[in-house]
Amino acid sequence: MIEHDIFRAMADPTRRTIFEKLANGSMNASTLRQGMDISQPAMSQHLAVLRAAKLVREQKEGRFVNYEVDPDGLALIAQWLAKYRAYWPARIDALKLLLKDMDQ
Amino acid sequence: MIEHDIFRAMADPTRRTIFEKLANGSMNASTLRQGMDISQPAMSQHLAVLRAAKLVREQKEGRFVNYEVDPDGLALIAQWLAKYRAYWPARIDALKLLLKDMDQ
DNA sequence: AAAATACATAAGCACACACTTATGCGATTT
DNA sequence: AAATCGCATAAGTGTGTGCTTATGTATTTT
Repeated sequence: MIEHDIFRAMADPTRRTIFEKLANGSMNASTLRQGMDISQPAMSQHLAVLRAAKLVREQKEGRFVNYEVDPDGLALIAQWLAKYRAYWPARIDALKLLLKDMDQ
Repeated sequence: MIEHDIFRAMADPTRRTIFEKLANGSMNASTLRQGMDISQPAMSQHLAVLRAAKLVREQKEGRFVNYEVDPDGLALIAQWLAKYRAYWPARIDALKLLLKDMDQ
C-alpha cells in the first residue's frame, strides 16, 4: 500500500526536512546532509524510505546520486485529500491560491 | 507542531480507517467499533490521537460522544500540500475534479 | 439507589523504527 | 593501481507506539 508508505514516510520530521530541502532544488545525498547533523547511513536510510513512497526519485551521476522531488507521491496525497473535499471549508486561503494556480 | 501530529496520526492504517468512516457520517465511538475488531480502549486511544491532530472533533451527547471530521486538520494538510504545488503535474485528474468542485 | 452503559485513562508488554558502527562496492582521483 | 570518495546495506541497540487488561467516571436505565 503506497498510501501507507507516504504517510509513514512523512510522519518523520527529519524526512519532512529532507523533502522540503529537495523541493527547493535537487541535490545529492552528501549535500543534503549539510547543516543537518545526521550520519551518512541515516541519510541514506531516510532517502530509501522516501524513495519507496515515491516522494523522491534518484538520478545516478557518476559516483553521485542526485535526488529530486517525485511528483507521483505528491499526486497521491492530492488524490487522497480530494476524497474528503466535502469537508474542506471554503474559506481556506491555500485552496484559493491553488485554484488560481491551476487556472492558468 | 500540529503538522507533525497530523502525519503521525495518519501514518496508522487503523486511524485512517476510522477517519474514512467518519468522513461518511459522524457517529459515536461504540458505533465506530462495529466491524473493526478493535477493543474499546484502543478505539478511545486512536480517537485521542486524531483529536490532538485536529482531524476529528467530539460533541458530547449525554453518555455518548459523537465524533465527526474536523475540517481544520484537512485544511492544514491542504496548506502543507500547497507549498509544493510547483511539483504537481498538471495532468492529475484529482486536481481537475477539485478545480471543478471549487468553481461552483 | 443499584446496575448497566459509554467512554477515558493507567500501566505493562511486544514490536516497529530511527539511530549507531562496521563494512561493501562502484566511480573517481592521484 | 592504490587511495579516496559517495553511497548503500547489515547488524545491533534504545526509544516510541499500539496493543492489552484493569480501573475510574459520568450518565442513563431499571
